[in-house]
Amino acid sequence: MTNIRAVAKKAGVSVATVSRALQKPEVVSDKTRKRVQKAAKDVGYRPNMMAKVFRSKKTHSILVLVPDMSNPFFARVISGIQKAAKERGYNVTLGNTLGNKETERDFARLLQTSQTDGIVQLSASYPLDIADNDVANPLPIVNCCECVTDDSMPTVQLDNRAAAQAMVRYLMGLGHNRIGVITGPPESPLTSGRMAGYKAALEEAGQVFDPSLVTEGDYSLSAGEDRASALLAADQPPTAIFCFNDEMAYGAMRRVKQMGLRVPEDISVAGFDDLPYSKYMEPALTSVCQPSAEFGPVAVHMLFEMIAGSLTSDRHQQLPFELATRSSTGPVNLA
Amino acid sequence: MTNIRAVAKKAGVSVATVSRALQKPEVVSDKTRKRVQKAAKDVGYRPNMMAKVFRSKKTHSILVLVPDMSNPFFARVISGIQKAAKERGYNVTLGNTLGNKETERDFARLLQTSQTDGIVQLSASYPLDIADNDVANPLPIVNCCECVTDDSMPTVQLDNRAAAQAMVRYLMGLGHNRIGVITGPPESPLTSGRMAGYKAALEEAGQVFDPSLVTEGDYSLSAGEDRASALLAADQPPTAIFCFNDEMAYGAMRRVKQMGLRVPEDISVAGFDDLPYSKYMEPALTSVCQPSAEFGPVAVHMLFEMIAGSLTSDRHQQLPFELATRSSTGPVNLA
DNA sequence: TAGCTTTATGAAAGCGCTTTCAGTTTTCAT
DNA sequence: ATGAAAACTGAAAGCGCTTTCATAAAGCTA
Repeated sequence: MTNIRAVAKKAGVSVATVSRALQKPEVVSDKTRKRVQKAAKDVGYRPNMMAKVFRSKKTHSILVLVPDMSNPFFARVISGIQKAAKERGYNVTLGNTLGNKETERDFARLLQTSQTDGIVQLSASYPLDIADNDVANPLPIVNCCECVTDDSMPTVQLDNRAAAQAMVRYLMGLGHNRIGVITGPPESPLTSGRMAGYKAALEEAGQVFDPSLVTEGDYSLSAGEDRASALLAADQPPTAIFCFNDEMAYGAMRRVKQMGLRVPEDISVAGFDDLPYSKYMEPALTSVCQPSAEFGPVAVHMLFEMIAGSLTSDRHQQLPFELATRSSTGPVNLA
Repeated sequence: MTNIRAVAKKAGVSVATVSRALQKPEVVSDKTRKRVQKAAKDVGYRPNMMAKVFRSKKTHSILVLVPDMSNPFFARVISGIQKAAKERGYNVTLGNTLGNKETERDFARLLQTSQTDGIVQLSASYPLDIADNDVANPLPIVNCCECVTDDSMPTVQLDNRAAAQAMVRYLMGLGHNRIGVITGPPESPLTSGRMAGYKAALEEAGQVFDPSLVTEGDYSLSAGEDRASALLAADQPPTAIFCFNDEMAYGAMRRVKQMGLRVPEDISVAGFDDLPYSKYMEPALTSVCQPSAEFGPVAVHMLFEMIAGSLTSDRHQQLPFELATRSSTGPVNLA
């Protein structure tokens, strides 16, 4: 183990000087700096970062808490987080919680045991005992993508309500009056946001909300299949199905076709997230496009502000969405 | 900051005793152990893990080096790694290299600066200067999924050659004699393994290898579209296209259909990886199914053996594949 | 009870580094 | 040439914890 002392010895200076020469070169004379650098190279010095971390109380790592990182949407967001973190010399630790609250808490405790400097949270709830969150001096935790509505953490999110509303408006514009929705778990604020948008669109069109058009999924491919069957088995089936994510939409489209119906002639299907695969579905899926690569950098920026001591950006930021209209949606077939 | 000293004071014992009571309870008397535990609780003691890490020289974290974590296949593998790591109390740091060799090296250096205990490498080459790898006492690095053929690291991988061969055999069984392939970058051993399988299948069927049926992709959706056009524009186009991953197959299918050809009646398409979406494509994609969730645990197991000092498992492990035959492949149409 | 081993505890060193403090050298204006 | 300020450097403390070593207490054996 070549440590700082070995370098000091080799260079014939004190360890303090070595430390300075390497950390803040400007306070050391040219001559000794050169000498130290050469000595460091000669002995193959690799600073023990853990000692440094220990000493300086900065781990230079942040934790990403995510319910399921194999979800492509999350994967992209994480990728953006990692990229932004790396640009500032931070590493990213993965906290794949599988939706388990206890696991989440375990991971989040890394913050309290000085193993991470901050947390980007990709699921909905505050990951620690809320009591631990001193309002005046909050733990550096930022929520990303999940529209938490209380003020427990700073957030960066899509305006899920407006996005859902836009999608429903668009479907109505195609003549659809009975629009089914496959939601996510109701406890997710993401679900409620999108649901609110759905209702708002109905209302502004003067339509009444029909609960039989709403069915609850879990954002999985199979839920899409399953819930689509349910919707279509109704007395008065919808003419369009709006799924709260793309994966459920894939499932729904598959089931619709299996039932002998055509997309979009008999029934339109729309999704949310605009995964890269959606364009390759048959028919190509209409979806709400989220700026998945942008969430990370924004969240990381906010997080660093908190780590530095004060969040000066807006506490709640919104990113823009776009409607990607493709061939899975079309004019209602009144036949 | 409630440190160990605070607990010691509260419990009226020495810091040594606190450390022992908490780390190896059996060497401390019942009475004092209880007292210390209570004191720790009372003062809200959170051990500073970084001090511990520093002292014990074990970070309890491993690094995953991956070229692109938003690739669903990798995402699943990483998810498995993380799960296996967590079971042993290890954290996973993300090293998304974007294929950049320099970035990869940067990350890998975390090993040399004691910031991580080991590396699971999901791309093909040894991530550090090979000179750093002392053969007698190798750095704890395990390769996963990418079939490195030299012996620079222990590996866990699929028999890519056999898998590709099986797929080509299957296509031949359907009567296809001109099977096009869309490969990955030739420098990837993964590509060469699969290519070898393709050639082996040709050979065993007594067919000659026709280079005009081979075109190079980069594992992206758009490459699939692009390369499919190229293959089909040939004088004697193939009757089946075998893509070296599913995403290129998605692209290829789309392009084939855009060109007015039917899958599989006019042309069969097959992929590799069996992403969860493949079943939902239209037609559902035939693919080589890799046990994506199993790579991680095996790799982590091997890595821990190396960290512990000696790899006793086989240095090169293979996982089984399966052919998932679906409706994107069918009998050759001789019309 | 003497003399031994075993068990429980504390004092203190030290992991590798940064940083304060004080001391030494250099610079520079006078 | 001189003194004050500036620039540089080294000694040493200390971050929070583990662990060795020594000591004290307790438990045994004969």
